[in-house]
Formats: sequence, C-alpha cells, structure tokens
Amino acid sequence: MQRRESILNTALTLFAEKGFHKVSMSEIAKDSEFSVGSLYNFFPNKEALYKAMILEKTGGICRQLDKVMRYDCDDLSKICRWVVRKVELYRENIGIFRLFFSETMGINAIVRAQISTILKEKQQKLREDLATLFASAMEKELLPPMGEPMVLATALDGICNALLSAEEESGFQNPVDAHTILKIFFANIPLPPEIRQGKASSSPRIRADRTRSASASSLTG
Amino acid sequence: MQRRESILNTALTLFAEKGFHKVSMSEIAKDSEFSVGSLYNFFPNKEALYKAMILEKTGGICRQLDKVMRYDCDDLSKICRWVVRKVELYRENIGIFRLFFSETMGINAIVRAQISTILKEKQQKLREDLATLFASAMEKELLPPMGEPMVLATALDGICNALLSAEEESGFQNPVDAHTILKIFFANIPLPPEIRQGKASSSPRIRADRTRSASASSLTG
Amino acid sequence: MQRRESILNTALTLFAEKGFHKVSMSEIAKDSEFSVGSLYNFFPNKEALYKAMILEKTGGICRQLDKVMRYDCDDLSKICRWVVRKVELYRENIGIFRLFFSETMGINAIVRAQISTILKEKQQKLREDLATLFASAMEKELLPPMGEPMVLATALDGICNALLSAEEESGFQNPVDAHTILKIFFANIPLPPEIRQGKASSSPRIRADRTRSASASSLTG
Amino acid sequence: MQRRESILNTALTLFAEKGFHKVSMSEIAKDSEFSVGSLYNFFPNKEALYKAMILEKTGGICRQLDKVMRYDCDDLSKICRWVVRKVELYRENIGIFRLFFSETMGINAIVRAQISTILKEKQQKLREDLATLFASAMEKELLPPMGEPMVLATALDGICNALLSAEEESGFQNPVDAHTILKIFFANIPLPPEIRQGKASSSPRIRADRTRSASASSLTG
DNA sequence: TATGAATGAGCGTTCATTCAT
DNA sequence: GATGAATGAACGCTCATTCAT
Repeated sequence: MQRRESILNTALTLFAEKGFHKVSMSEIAKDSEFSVGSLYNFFPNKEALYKAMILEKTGGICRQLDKVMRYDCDDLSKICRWVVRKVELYRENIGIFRLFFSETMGINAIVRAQISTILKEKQQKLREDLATLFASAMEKELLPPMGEPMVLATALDGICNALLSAEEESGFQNPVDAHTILKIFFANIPLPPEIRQGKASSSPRIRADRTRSASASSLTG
Repeated sequence: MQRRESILNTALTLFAEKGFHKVSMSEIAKDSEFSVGSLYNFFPNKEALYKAMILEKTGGICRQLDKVMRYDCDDLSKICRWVVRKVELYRENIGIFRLFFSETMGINAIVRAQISTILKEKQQKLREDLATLFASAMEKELLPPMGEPMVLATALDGICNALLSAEEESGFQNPVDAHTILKIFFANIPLPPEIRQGKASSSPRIRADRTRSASASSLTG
Repeated sequence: MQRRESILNTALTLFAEKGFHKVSMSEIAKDSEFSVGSLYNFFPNKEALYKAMILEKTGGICRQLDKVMRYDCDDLSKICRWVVRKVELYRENIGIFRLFFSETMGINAIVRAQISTILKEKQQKLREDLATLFASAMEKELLPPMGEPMVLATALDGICNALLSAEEESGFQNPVDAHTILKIFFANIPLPPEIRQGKASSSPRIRADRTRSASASSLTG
Repeated sequence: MQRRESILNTALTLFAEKGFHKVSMSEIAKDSEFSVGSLYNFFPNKEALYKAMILEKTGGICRQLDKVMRYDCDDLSKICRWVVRKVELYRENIGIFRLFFSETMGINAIVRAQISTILKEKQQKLREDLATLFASAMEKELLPPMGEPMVLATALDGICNALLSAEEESGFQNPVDAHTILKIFFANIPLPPEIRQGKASSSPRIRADRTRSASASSLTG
C-alpha cells in the first residue's frame, strides 16, 4: 500500500529529526496528510508504527548489503565492496542510520517494543555474513590470519560507523570514503586493484557478470 | 554531598535501562529512597538531573582517559595504553557508555537540553587528543604514515566501541581485550613489547620505573 | 461555538465563587461536563481560559454601557441613563462585576497575565467617556461647574460600585436604584424630568419619541 | 511580640505586591529573616498568617478612623474630618488598602479563611458609624435631608475609595484630596469654614479641645 | 526553642488512543 | 472506510507543612 509507505516515510523523517518521544501521532498525521484515525487503521499504536518503520527501512538496507555476498568475485573483493556499499547506503539513508545507531548502540528508548533486540539481531546477521567472508578469505589465504572472523567483521563495521557518523563534527580533510576505511583496516595488506586505485564502486565489475545478466549489476533499488 | 551522588547513581541505572523519557521523577525518587521534592532540592528539573548525571559520570571517564596523555612513554605506547584504559573503563561503566552512545550516535533524545552537543564535544576532544598521538607517532616514525590523524583516532575509537558494545550479543570466542583491538588496528605493524606480550595495563610507566623492572610496571589504575 | 460559551459560563461561576487559584482545570472540566483535554482544545492554558472569559464577559458589559453615549438626548440625560444602565447591568452580571472589582481594585491575582491592566484600561475608557459627558454638560451649562470631569466620572462610578456591592450586606431600606445614586450625586441640582420622576430606564429616547409621548419611552434596553 | 510584628510587616509587603497565592511561606521567611519553622510557631498555617496580618493592619486603620467619631466638633465637621483622615490613612497604608479592596469588593481569594466576611463587617461598622453622623447632622439640620444615612455613608466612602484607587491610572490634574471629595459629595451645601478653606487636617482644632486634653489631638499613632 | 531539609498531595498540561459521525 | 474531537491517565513540578536535629 502506497498510503502506508507514505506514512512510514513521514515518520522516518520526523523520528530521525526529533526522536520517538518528541514526535506525536497528530504530527505524523498532519505531515503525512492523513487523519489520526487513519494512522490507527494502518498501525495499532505508535510503537507499532515506529517498529514497522524502522524494521522496513533497515530491512531494505540490509537486503542491499546482503546482495554483496552474492557478487561474483573473490571474498576479499566482497569485503571491500561491502564497505563501498555501506558508505553509499549511509549517504542515501542518514536518517535511518541515525535511528539504527541509537537503537543498537544506546539505550532502549522504547520499552514495550523490543525493537533494539530485533535490530541488534539484524546487525548481528549482517556482521556474521561479513565474518564468513573473512573466514573464507583467510582460509583461501587471500588474507593473512588476522584474527577471529566475527571480531574482524565487527571491527570493520565499527570503523565504518564511527567514521561516517563522526564526519559531520570532526572536520576531516576529505569526506569519508570506502578507500580510506579499507586502507586503515587492512593497513599494508594489498587490496584488489580496483579498490586500490580508488575506482571502487559497489557494483561488481567482473567479466562474467556482463555476459551473464544486466540485472545483477543494478543494485540501486 | 552523598545524597546527591546517590540520586545520580539511581538515575544512571534507570536512564541506562529505559532512557530519559521512560523514567519518571517519582520513579527516581522511589528507587533512590528520596521524595520527589527532595530531588528538586538537588536539581531544578528533570533535564538538569539528567544533565548533571551524564556530565559528571562522563567527566570522570574522560579525565581517566586524559591521564593517559601524560604518561611518561612514547606516543605509540600511549595510543596502546589509551585503548587498554578505554576497555577497562568500558567494563566499569557500561551504563554510562550506553547513554553516551545514545547521545553521541543517535538522535537527540532530549531536544531542549544541549546535552548531546556537549557530549559530542567531549568525544571530539578525546579523539583529537588521540589524533595528536597519531600525528606525533607518525612524525617520529614510530608509525608508518597511515593516514589523517583524526581519521585514525576516530577509527580506532570506533573499533573499541563496536567490539565492546557488540561483545554481549556477538558470541566472540574470547572477551574483547585491548590486545585484540590493537592487533586488528595495527595489523602487522610491530607494537611495543609490553603490549605485544599481552601484559599491557593502563598504568603509566614512569621514569623511575625503568630502573626497577619492565615487567613490574606499577598498576595504579 | 456553544461548547466554548458553556465552558466560559462554568468558568465564570467558579472563578467568581472562589478566585483564579482555587479553581482547578479538572473542576472546570467536571462542572462543564467536558474532559480536561477538551478544555485545552478550546484554550491553550488556564490563564487563557480565564482571560477569554473575563474579557468576553466584560466586553459585553462595556459595549452595553457604551451605547448610552450614542443615545439621542442631552448630555445630562446621558449621564443619568448611564447610571440607570450600570445598575441594570450590575444586577444581571454580579459574578463578572465581582471579578472585575477584584482585578481592578485589588492586587493582581494573576501575575503573568496582563488581565488586570487590560481591565483597568477598560474601566479607564468607560470613565473617560463619562467624563466627556460631564465636560460637555458643564460647558453647555446643563450642569454648574462641579469640578474636573474625570474626577466627577470616577466619583459617580465609585458611588455606583460602592452602593451596589454593599447592598447585600448593608441592609439598605430599599434596593439601590439609579434614582438614589443620582439624587446623592447631584444633590440639589435639578435632574431631567424622567429621572426625577423615577421613571428612568436605560433605553434611549430617540427623536421620533418626542412626537409620541414622554412617558411612553420605548424600553428596548 | 516584635518578631510577630516584623513577620506581619513583611507579609503585608509581599501579599500587597503579589497576592496571597503568589507568595510562598519560604519567601516570607527569607524576607523577614526568620526560618520557615519559626513562622509556624507564630501562626498555625499560611492562611492564619494572612488573616492575622490583614485583620491587625486593618484594625489599626479602623481604630484611627474611629477616633474621628469622638472628636469634639459638630457632626458635619466630623464627616468632613472623617474623609480627611481616610485620605491620610490611604496614603500611609496603600498596601493594606489594596488588600482590603480586593477582599471586600472582589471575590473571596481564600476559601477556607472567611477573611472577606470579617473585613466586610469591619467596613460595615465603619460606615454605620459614618451613617450615624449623617443621621444626626440631618436631624440637627446641619445637613438638608439627603437620603438614607447608611446609603449616604456608603456613597461617600465609595467616592473616597474610587478616587483614591484610581488616582494612579487616571491622570487627574491634582492629587485627590479630601476637599475635592467633599465638594463633589456635598455639591452646593455649605461646608464648615476650615474645610471650605482647604486648611483641613484630620485633627480637631476646636477651642475646647485645647483646654481639655492634649492627647485627644494626637492621632498619628 | 529554632531550624530548614524532607515530604507528598495536588496542580497544569500533554498526547496516545477511541469512537460517534 | 475516514475523520478529528473527545478522553483521561500520567507526567513534571510546586510549596504548605512537618519534625529530626
């Protein structure tokens, strides 16, 4: 339903701007051009609306990141592309990322709905996938033995989040990009050439890809 | 005043558990075994109470981390000790760290109060200090040129935060320790021996120390 | 809106009985058979409700008294009719008069609201209009030179207020009427015949009237 | 007890400035340089304090006005001196007069204490005394038959109150004095010479007085 | 006796939720 | 369905009153 989607978009904007408790249902109603009553036809209560919004919006992002796992390239490249994609997604979805951070890193803002738990599980799954890439890359000796895969995945994701969310306040000389992140994380480990040259985009550019299907490279959804 | 301190501790527990808006003054009063009125003898309003609590608690932590800057050792060692100390402080202050995260990473939970801004400035200052260590260490060639110092500081701090806050859910094989973090961050860059050997503590090694023994580093915390 | 009017009437009764600070919003809600929330749909806060009530109620009274100024009769008659009308209005609006007195004669019951100031200005205007009648009547020699017009107006209004508000407790032999007031105020100054004969009503005697009859003055009040 | 008197004076100042509900016990305590507890040693509660203050202060004023009744002069002179004295007392006690007005003319600001009733009785008594002067003066033909004595007394008192309390806002050309009031009230009735010449003071200046006793003329208490 | 910190009932106000239209 | 006025529980906060010291 488009109506539902429209409400969730309005809600995202407002919640990201002010936080759950400082946004009233009538405010969401007004901004989404529905009546208060209509909101309650779509969602049984305010927390359900918030939950639906945050789960659906983060769901989209997770699915995007998940696609990287199925790229047709080696595991180290996938790790790099994962970072590239994460940076892209952050830039396109700052609002939802801020909500995501406040739910996964901070306190449970909303007691009755266990949103934080669900979001932490999503994050956990994302990182587990990334960890399997690390495990596999180390096994295939694309990477030296760097440590426990889940720890590596968490650390890499943590660098991304820290650099991206600090960007605004910290006065970095250049905007944060995937290359910067990967150079720091992998120190003097040689990266795949397309990453090293700073030409990285999140979409795979592998010969086979082109011949196989055009749809596999369209990831902007 | 001990009464005041007692209120702040109760408030910390409650706020860390539920967040600002889900804790009522009468709840704080009940848990701290004061009356509502007494709370208002110590703090002019709820936000002031929250602000006092979060600023005093984070102030203590910042001061602890700040001490590392004045240790009598080389800059790379200071960076390592900084991480060691941060891990220790996190373990001793999980509640306040969670509040800190929700204020610095998420949306402003409290619109009127400038708490988030103040906390972001604190974090910024902490990271700037760490960045000066990176700058100095790279200049003295204790570290190879790794990138922009503030970016490095943010990344290292981000790894700490990510690993520490994920620890609970992520099922790491071992608890997160400074050594793990540093090994990941510095990859195959050689670290100071006491760090490399996993004997690291956050305590300073002062000059007199050298004459005594390297291993008997006084652990004054 | 009738609902609004109904709230204001309830509020008038309660405020006139107990004063601003001794009436709670929930009391007004209960007596007016609305919920507390509904009160806040009509008025942004308690003071706004009080202000709306007192300004609208006194506004009606002032407008009534103001009409006398435009009657088609000589200035001395207007002064007399003004008193007649004031007595009538007092009897119909004792509650609002009591609130009016407590705001204009006493201390400001409500510090934040500028209600007292507004009411004092209303009273001032009313008396200034009456003063112009005195000035004009003395100039036209309908009245001997009795003194400063504004002083006379204030004195006459003061007699009205004192006699009317004391009536209940003072055990006067007869209820206070305009004739009594005017006889005292104007002592042995001859008054217009319809006043002197105690047939006075507040209604204007318009030109057409004269051709019909002096006694059959149309009582449109 | 001087302590008690000091508290009442502070209370008068504060209550006259802000009204009963906007003055807190701790404010009275601070301004009177007592502790809150001490206030409760003198008065069982806030209303009792207010009641004691207003009754004692108005009591003093009433006693002053009452003395005029026993002056050694004719009844018309007494009426005139009464007005003279009232004007003097108003000027010396504006604060208490404002409270007096708000209690006698307006709504009962304080529900539990029946202060208004008591004050109205005081006012009633004052006016009854004045009424006896009118009755007597008319009987002795010092005054023409002007009307019911209590009505006359109320009217004269009402003129005093209205002119005095309006003085501040109304921009009269001259400050209100007894002579102005009496000239208005008695219109072209001849007044005693010392009043007519504007030399009036509240103290009696009658030959017999001087010879009888000095104390009868000292009314400044 | 004097103190003033502590108390907690009660207020003004908000806003998620309902339901008559 | 769609609406938005109406509801009332629950909050932050005040301050008259108490009582341990």
